[in-house]
Order: sequence, then C-alpha cells, then structure tokens
Amino acid sequence: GQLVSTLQSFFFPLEPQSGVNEEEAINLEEIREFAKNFKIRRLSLGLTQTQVGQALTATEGPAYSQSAICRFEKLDITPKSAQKLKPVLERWLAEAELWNQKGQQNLMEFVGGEPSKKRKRRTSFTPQAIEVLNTYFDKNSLPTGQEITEIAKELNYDREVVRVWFCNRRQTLKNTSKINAFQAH
Amino acid sequence: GQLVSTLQSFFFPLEPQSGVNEEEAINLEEIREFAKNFKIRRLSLGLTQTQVGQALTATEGPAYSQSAICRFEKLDITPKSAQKLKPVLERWLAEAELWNQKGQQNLMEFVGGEPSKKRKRRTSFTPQAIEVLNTYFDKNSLPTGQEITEIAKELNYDREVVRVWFCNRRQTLKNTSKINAFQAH
DNA sequence: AGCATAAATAATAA
DNA sequence: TTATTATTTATGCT
Repeated sequence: GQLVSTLQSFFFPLEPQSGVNEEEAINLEEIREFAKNFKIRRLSLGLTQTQVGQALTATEGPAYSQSAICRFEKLDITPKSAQKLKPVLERWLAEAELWNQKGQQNLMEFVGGEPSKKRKRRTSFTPQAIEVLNTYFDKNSLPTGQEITEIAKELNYDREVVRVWFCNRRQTLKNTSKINAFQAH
Repeated sequence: GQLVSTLQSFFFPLEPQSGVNEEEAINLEEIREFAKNFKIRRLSLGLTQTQVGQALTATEGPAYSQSAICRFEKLDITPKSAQKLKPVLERWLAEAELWNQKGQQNLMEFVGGEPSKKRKRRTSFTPQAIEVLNTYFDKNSLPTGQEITEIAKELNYDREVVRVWFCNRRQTLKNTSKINAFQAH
C-alpha cells in the first residue's frame, strides 16, 4: 500500500471513492482539465517543458525543473503539490500567451531563451570516424565524460556530437536486439 | 542557387516577389495557416508524425512517411506538393477529431496503432539481483563482454541492462568519491 | 522519395 | 531534482 496517493489514483480510482465530498472532487477534476489544457496551450506556443521550467525559475520564486513540468502534465504528483502549482502555471501561461499575441519575438524574450536558437546542423561522420567510434563502442558503450572528451579530441569532432552519437548508438542497439524480447521483467 | 524553391522561400522571400498575383499569394498564405494549425491539432489529439504517416498510408493511396509529415509541417516542400497534400491531411485530421470525440479509444483504433502501446518501463533490479551484482562488482568492476553475458544469463536480465548497470555503478563510485567532481558530462 | 540516424524533447529510476 | 533512458522530430544523403 502507498501512504501518499498521486493524482492519478485520485482521478482514476480503481473503485468509486466513498467519503470524498463533491467540492473536493470538482476541484481535482478542475486540475485534471487544466493539466490537459496546459499541455496543449504550451505546445501551441511552441514551448518545451524545459523552457517553461527555466522561465518559471527566473520569474517565480523556487526552481522548476523540466521534470516538474513533465510530472504536472502527467499528474504524477500529489494533489497537494498540483494544487499549489496550478495557479503559478496558470498565471504564467496567460502572460506568455499575451506576449505571444504581440509577436513571437516578444514571447521568446519573455521566456528568456535566445531569440533565434537554431537547430544544430546534422553532423555527417566520415566512414573512418564511424569505424573508430564503433571500436570504442564495442569496448564500452557508456564512456565516461573524460573518455568522450578524449575520443572527440582524437577524431576532431565536437565533444557534444560524440556524446550524442553514443546515446543514439545505444538506442539503436536496444531497438535491434529483439532477441531478448521475451524476457520477463 | 536552388532550382526548386520550397514553400519557406515562397512564404518568407528575402525580397518582395514581383509578378505574384493576389490569388496565388492568398492561397499560399492559406497553406501556411493550415500547416501551423495542423501541428497544433495533431498535438491536441496526442498524435505523433509517425502515427499520422502510418494512418494515412493505410487509408489513403500512396505512402506517407514520418519525414513527409515533418516536412509539410515545416513547409520544407514545394508549393505544388503542399497544395496536393493539404486536402488529404485536412480530411484525415477532421475525421480523426471526429473519432476522438467519441472517445480516445476510437481514435486509436482509427489511427491503427495498438490501443495502449505503453512506453517501455525502465528496468528495476530486485534486491537479490543487486546483491549478486554488487558481489561481482567488488571482485571486478570492469567485467569483459563475456563475463557480462554470463552474469546476465545467471540473473535472467537483458545483457545490455547488466552492462549498463556496471557502467552506472562505476560512475556512481566516481561521483561519490568527489575526486573526479570536475569531470564534465 | 524516404531511409537511416543526428538532434531535440519528454519521461523516469534513483 | 538530477542524470539518464525512451521517444519524437528533423535532416543529410543518394
């Protein structure tokens, strides 16, 4: 049994809860509605969870991580936390939408990110580099930061690019190795 | 120079285009509006580009890849292609929204994906498994590929999962001992 | 024309 | 919350 229930279990109880009065129920339903709406409105503004978190951290008191926004949207938090967070998000989002109406540039300024952060150009690795990377990967698919730095230096690629290469390589491996698909866990 | 212009360059020309009549301009603006709207509506339905592409491939004639949907949303295609694709997407999306109103289950059925394809859960090790892993780790923190395979077999876990456990365990050790605190990651 | 995969974003075990 | 995994989006390439 759990001592602390999450909103999920409040909203979708396995059985009808007795002893929950009408007022509380409405309140929770309200939060659920808002959470769903919040995500849509956030996406409509073209904002990421990270951006919202960073912007809130800047304007509001405490720190809000990307994870916190994610958990709110999925209602994977206690009702009490959600109750507390809801008005903060509501107010902030409304203001963001206001800025957006005046032009997207204003929104971006409000959010605090660089005005025109462009996506990084897709890197093309040379066949030689791929070969070297694969050799390292076979030895250790999860190199340490230090190791990544060294590999990047050796191949004369951006460190971040090498790091991401390992991330994606691990991913590909998992997706391909369906051999252990029937393992129970 | 490019031989084939994309919508991007049509919509945001570096200089005002002369010789473009009013009717054409309105039409292009319409597509731009729709593309923006399409994305928001798609996200509101909680659908991915991949899902849309697959669903379209199933119901409409030709094949639509995730890339195609992506390129339409970003208008990284020729006006002619966009013109052609727009009504198809419009019709499909309207129908999808209709199904969604009848319940999300219906939408998922319409889209054709598995009704409740859940995200793969992150591995949790049992206390017993942790204990065995720690015993191995104390003996050798950097097992060979062969050794990892054997441990995985013994514990009946995915080999990759075991390999990563060792990586993480080594990492944790490093982090705890603060010596390498400045190692980038 | 779209595959393969790099990059970005969301979700989550610890 | 942090640090990582899982998922989605975007794009280089032929």
